[in-house]
Amino acid sequence: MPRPSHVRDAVQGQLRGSNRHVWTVEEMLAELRAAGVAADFSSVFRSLVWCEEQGSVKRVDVGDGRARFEPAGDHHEHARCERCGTVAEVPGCVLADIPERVGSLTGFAINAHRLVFIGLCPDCQ
Amino acid sequence: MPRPSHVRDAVQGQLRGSNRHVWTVEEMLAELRAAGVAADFSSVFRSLVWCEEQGSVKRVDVGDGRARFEPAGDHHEHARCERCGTVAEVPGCVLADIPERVGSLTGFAINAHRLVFIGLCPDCQ
DNA sequence: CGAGTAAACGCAACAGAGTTGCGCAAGGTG
DNA sequence: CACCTTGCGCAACTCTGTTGCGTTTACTCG
Repeated sequence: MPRPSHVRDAVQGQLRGSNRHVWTVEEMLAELRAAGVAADFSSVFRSLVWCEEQGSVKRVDVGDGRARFEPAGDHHEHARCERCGTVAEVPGCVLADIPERVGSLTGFAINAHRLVFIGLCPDCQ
Repeated sequence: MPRPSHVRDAVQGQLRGSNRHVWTVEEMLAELRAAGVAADFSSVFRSLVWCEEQGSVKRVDVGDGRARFEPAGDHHEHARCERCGTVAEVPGCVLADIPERVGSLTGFAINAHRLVFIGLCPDCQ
């Protein structure tokens, strides 16, 4: 039985309560500290990995070399601003029947995909 | 005027002549050495970056944390085998009009995308 | 033909992000 | 109350990619 963990609790609180939908470890750490929670990078990282293993969090790679985490939920794609790095959520799966077509083109058995759109966010345009 | 560079020449020869279409630096290095070319990791890396700057090579990120390089050509997507790491090319752009739809959903001005399908290659199925 | 200059190369060091080992602290349990 | 396990912070380590530097080597200009 897990013992109380103020770091993990705070991480889960952020995941649940914030209006942000993706976090790097650094971002999560900064928000926790802004909320008065004392925490270390590695503890936040381990909490996020723990949540990932529980299935409540998914790891997202938008191709900028930093790991991001988001609450698990409906599958969706992401758009990353190439100027400021903001990551927006693209609701719904825009790919529809494409994986089957890709499968028949390549012989691969496709079971996942990673799609990130790159451009300029509204603020950076 | 560039001086003769046996490493760069060999790299370009591989890019042109091999039936492989994406290389990590390690893979390129291994093939060069198998072909009897003496070269160092950093020299191969610099040659690939040089080709990238010339526009003859594009850098590809398939989300496994390793940089790959491919000869520049028609835009296409990639499929990566999650077991053995093989990367296959998906000919053509399967996305068609999706970027505009994404733009209107998110407000982003989309000018690129990164799409990788993940699954099992024919050998690994 | 020789001196000078700039490019190419290999070696090794550095950088950034993620990951892990370890010792201490602290909550739960018998 | 003693013990045991887990959480935490610190620091070290990994893995790629990247870069600095000294040496070699090929051009070029006198």
